[in-house]
Amino acid sequence: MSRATERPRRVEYSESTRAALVESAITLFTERGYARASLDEITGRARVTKGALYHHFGGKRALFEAAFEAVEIGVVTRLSDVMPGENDPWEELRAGLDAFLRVCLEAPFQRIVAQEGPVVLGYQRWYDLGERYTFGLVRASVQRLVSTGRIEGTMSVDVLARVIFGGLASGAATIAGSDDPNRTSVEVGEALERLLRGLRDG
Amino acid sequence: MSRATERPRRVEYSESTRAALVESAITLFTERGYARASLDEITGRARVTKGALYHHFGGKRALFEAAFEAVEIGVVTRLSDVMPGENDPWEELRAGLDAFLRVCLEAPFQRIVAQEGPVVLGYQRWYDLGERYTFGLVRASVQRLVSTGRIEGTMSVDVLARVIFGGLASGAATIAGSDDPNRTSVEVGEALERLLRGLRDG
DNA sequence: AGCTCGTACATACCGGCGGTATGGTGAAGC
DNA sequence: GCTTCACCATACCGCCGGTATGTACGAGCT
Repeated sequence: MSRATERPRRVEYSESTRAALVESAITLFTERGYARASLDEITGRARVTKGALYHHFGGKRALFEAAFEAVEIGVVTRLSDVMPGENDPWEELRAGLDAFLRVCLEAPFQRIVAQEGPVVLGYQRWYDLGERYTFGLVRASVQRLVSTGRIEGTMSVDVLARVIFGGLASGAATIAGSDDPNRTSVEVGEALERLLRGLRDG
Repeated sequence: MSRATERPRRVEYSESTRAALVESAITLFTERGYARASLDEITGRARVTKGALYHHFGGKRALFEAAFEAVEIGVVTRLSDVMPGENDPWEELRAGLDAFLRVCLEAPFQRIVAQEGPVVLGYQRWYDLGERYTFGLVRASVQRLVSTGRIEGTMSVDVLARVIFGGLASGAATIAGSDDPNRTSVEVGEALERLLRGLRDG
């Protein structure tokens, strides 16, 4: 099925093999989902065998987690650029929102992070990992709003951030499932802005 | 593995068998998730074999869909009771919110409908099914707010409902994953109310 | 130079599970 | 009493995740 006869990958060094596996995993998990993407297919695309996979990773779940983190890191890097954390919190939230909606148009984030993440990794693991990446940004942003007194009353920052993040994710899914993603993206942005406005004082 | 020696279920009529399969599926899908719940286990619990399953359903996916619908119907029935659609839209939305948060404390809805639904059935199928059940209620509720002029400006009702539903679902997941569900349930309710308040006029 | 040893894979194989093909059984209808 | 069909059991297949084992190869020591 998946021989590596012609020019084996091993000659190109170990890190490259690991990276190729992660990249192949991202592609196939995105295309067919976790369950329908077989390891033979993933390793075959990376021009290795299961031996290489189980040398670098603990199993299919661990490979998914590596793919998950790779996608998240890419997203967080881009989002951090437009949210330096020095300007007006509301302005940055809005800038981050725009950038996030663009990210939501990309299939890997939609499928691996938002949709299958909590199911494959388990909710708790997904929660813990997300804390360090995209959700962490949302949470930090909300935290700054609260700590600078822009949101009246006392409220659990974590829970509020969770609910907002859910709205974002659902908006992401709506965009991804739409037959006119660009138009829907604008509509989602409007809806989210209206909802967030309710948090302001007075 | 899963014999049905002692008092075969068949004598109790076909509909009972089908119902037993659905109930068993709900239980095991909730406990272990879709992937880790085997058909032998599900049929064994219902005191039948795979022959019965594949007579009543097209396969594992179809069985999951039946379980999905069974859970949704139960939830919608209860939610409809507190939302007769005759009182003030904002009042009903709030009443529906309370009822929904209680539903979110129940594992079957959390796991089968909110979490694994979109993954197992595919997002499009999940979207179409949800239209007829829980999400349909949210959508109708938002629709009434807009058509009675309680929300200013023009906005896509469907998208807005989607985003709100995402917030609800995320709140559901947060509650389910919390170590103190009752307390978290209150916090989620507060956060959602604050967000929804932003939709009001003036 | 030769030997050892750990890394970095490939190969072969197993068990479980979803799905299918086939057989059996009892009630209903002609 | 014969057929027919719904209803289900049994047996079996193929795929896939996981494991066990073998092997090429460079580093380091002697």
